[in-house]
Amino acid sequence: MSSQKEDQSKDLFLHADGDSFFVACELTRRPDLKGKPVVVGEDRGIAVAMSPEAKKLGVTRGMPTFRIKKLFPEVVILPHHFDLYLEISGRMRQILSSYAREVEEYSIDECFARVRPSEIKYFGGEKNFLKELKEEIEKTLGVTYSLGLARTKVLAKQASKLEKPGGMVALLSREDEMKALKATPIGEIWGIGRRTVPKLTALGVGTAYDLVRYPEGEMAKKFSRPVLDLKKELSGEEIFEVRSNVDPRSQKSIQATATFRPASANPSVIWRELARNAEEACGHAREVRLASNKISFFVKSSEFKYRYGEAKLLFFSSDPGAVLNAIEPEFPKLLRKRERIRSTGVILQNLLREEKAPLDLFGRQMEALKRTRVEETADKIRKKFGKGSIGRASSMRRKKD
DNA sequence: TCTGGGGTCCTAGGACCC
DNA sequence: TCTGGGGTCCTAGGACCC
Repeated sequence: MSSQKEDQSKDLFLHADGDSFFVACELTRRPDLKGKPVVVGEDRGIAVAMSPEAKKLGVTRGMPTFRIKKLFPEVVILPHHFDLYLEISGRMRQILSSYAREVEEYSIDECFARVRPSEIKYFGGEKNFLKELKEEIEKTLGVTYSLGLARTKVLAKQASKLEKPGGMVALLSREDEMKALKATPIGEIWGIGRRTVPKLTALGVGTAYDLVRYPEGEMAKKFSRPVLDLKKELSGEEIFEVRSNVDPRSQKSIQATATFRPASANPSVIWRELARNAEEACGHAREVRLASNKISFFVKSSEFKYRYGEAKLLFFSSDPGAVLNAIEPEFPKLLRKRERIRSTGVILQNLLREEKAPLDLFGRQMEALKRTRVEETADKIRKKFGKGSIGRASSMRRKKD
């Protein structure tokens, strides 16, 4: 066992992570802003992505934009252009698919892939492989990605982080792996969050290396599957698969949430916001032709306390009217006197493809579909004349209070 | 940090059945 | 019922992610 020879026949895992992705995409349209401190998030009121120059100034993720403006007036703050990000992200995966066997769209700015050793050999080794891939992405798209190549998904994910931005890290020898694990604090491992860090620290586990070295049996007594899986992955054991070709219609939930200002304790204001959430979520569901029969919704107080409610539908629907009817009796239970609410949300769960939605005995399904058609008409009107032009009465009733 | 929005997976425990 | 053991399904909620 001592001279573990690296298995030449096994696929490797690649992780690609867009560098300051949203900002980088914006710069493809605004080359004049290159080298300047730029932040995306104008429309959300917080910094969602920062250019390296903005980070250097001290802008952090989540910082309110009003504060950025006050502290760093030289920062350029831009709104989102999601269509642009989606397009660049899609083209990135297309490029990657000519280098890799399977490609997983993990998020808008990250993907995983499986790479054949023969492919790497073809490029003359992992260094060249990564370099060619990186250059093609950069040349074609005008944005940069950090790349990580390793024996497992989690190792690849850690590898891409090591030299970000613009990183190209292959963690292939055991020595390199160990060095990387020792340099990785436990909290920086993908999948170890705020709650788990203190538990591990209490055991004297401070780095990824400590985690790998900790006796498995002891670990299993104190932690459950997610942590144990991570330990294995970091040790080089393949647990997580690359999930390519995931059907977007197999989505489990659709949610729409929004923060409003000022926060309000007025039930009709809060209800109006929920109605908008319901319309948004249902609109999205109709676009992908999914329907739900289980709705959860929440209010979030100005103290950031969440309160959830739940309602069942007797049939599958994507009609905001049906959703709101179901929610209505539960709604008052979430409210507390004088508690001010800053945001609300509606989550459609238990999604089913519209064409598979069962007809119920009383034909309510048909009723729902008919109403869906009414909503579709409304969707078209909105598309044509803008979002505010039509809505349910409940969300149109602005300015009553 | 006066702090946005959209997701997934895992687990414990209860309901129900044989 | 002063009752054993085992299985499945569902739900609430925790934890984590970008």
